[in-house]
Amino acid sequence: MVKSNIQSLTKKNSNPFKKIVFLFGPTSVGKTNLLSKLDNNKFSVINADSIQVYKGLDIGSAKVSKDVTEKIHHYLIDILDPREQFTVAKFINEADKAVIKIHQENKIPVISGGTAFYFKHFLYGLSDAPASSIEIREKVESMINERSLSWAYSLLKEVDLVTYNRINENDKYRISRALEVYFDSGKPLSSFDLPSNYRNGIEPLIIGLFREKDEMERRLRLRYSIMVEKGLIQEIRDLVNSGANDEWPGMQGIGYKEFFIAMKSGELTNSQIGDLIIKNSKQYAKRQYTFFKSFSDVNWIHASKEEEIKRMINEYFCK
RNA sequence: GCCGCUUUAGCUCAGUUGGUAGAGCAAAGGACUGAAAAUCCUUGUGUCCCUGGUUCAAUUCCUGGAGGCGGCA
Repeated sequence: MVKSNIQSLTKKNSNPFKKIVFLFGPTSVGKTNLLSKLDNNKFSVINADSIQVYKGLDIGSAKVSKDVTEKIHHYLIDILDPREQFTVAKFINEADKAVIKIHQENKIPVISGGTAFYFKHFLYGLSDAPASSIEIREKVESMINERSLSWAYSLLKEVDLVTYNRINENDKYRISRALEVYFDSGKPLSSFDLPSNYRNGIEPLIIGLFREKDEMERRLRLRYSIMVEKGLIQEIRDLVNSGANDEWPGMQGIGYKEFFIAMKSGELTNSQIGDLIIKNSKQYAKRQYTFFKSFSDVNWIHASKEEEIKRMINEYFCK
């Protein structure tokens, strides 16, 4: 009865179960340590990190280690070659499949990561706007390069005033996407409404992990030196030898792109690269928090309160 | 010891022909409609090294001093 009700609410990728744990936290806040302590008979993890999905990006992305994934099953790790583009849409699709599978095993999925964009759209779903199309995007981009960004921005004003007003004139990324949608569908992006309720009747437990800034910096510093010990430089070398360049989607990750910057400019010492990585990570963490703070229903909790977090998750399981 | 250059925001440095100053980066805050570890927006921050002098007015010109860099000895 309950099951059919929920199914009638869903459009696609029906998800007959409501319980999903969302564990959000920036890199180095201490998620992995927590996950390793979850009961494998009750939970499985779905990775919500846009870089850890890539094969071969292990050290720089601070990917969960083999001994943790052996303790508790992780979905959406190592599913894509770093030269391929992962997207939110793929994330939702793959995560939905994993959620169904985990629920069938009578477990609860724990969606864990730092990509707030993925969390948001997993919770609410995407609009009906056309999917991103690399061909059209490239067409739009070459138009912008030929004419100018301000030309594209005023074109947007003509075809989609609502989006024009929402987007800044310098935001090439979003201007491109808005025009891409218009060229693809003939309709303005703003005509596609974003859903405002959770998909599939999800009743989530949303946990936001945080730590103080100076503590985060300390952890990031330590983490970088551990990465170097583990062979980060060799990992980069292997990637470059296999043809990696800064155009590869996986290479935009912090901990990778800095090495390409260093190669281009020359003259950056490893410790300067480390400082850059730490700085970029801090700024990224700030952006992650800002985004996640706009979510409703978040239970914010200091990452050091392990017992409390475990209790929350276990109570949710039993509820 | 002598000569030259230099000292301005947390950092690197502009600048004011005399009317108490501004860029980049950092920092803080924010946004987020299929690339999101991406992309973008907003906001300060000052004994202008110290000391006297000239002047209505000195961060700016002059004297003396201190620190830094370079050259000559």
